Amino acid sequence: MAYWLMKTEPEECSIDDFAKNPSKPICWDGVRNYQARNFMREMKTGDLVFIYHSSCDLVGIAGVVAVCKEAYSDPTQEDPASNRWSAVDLIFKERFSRIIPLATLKALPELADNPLVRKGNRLSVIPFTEHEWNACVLAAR
DNA sequence: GCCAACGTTGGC
DNA sequence: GCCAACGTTGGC
Repeated sequence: MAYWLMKTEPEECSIDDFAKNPSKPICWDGVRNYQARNFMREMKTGDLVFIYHSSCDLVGIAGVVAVCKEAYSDPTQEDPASNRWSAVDLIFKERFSRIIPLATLKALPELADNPLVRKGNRLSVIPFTEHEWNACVLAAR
């Protein structure tokens, strides 16, 4: 099993959108970056994913979802038959009682090498090591 | 709203 | 293949 983080603007899709319908998968589409797309294509059913809220009042990790359908052709792309872009389906796992703020994440030594905390980083799908994952989960408690 | 950093596009 | 211009991301 692998670990990931995916960014979203909570106004568009937040951890609450998962939590209010915990058995209903959400199609994660619209990714238009090749590196992010390639990571999505590596995702396996059961992989765990941090939901990260960006461009909002409280930026940080809001909770956990799981991959429940592996990569398929993004239905929102111009020509879905081209299979240029990919989507995955995600399902609710956990909503943290409080968001782990970006400042807290930046202060975690385990995350020092993670692209998430590097200035200017725009990658919206980021792989996490188990070590990095566990450090964040601890910070959420 | 500002602006730095980045990825993509397109002319050459 | 180079690189300037442009559009977008995302923290603040």
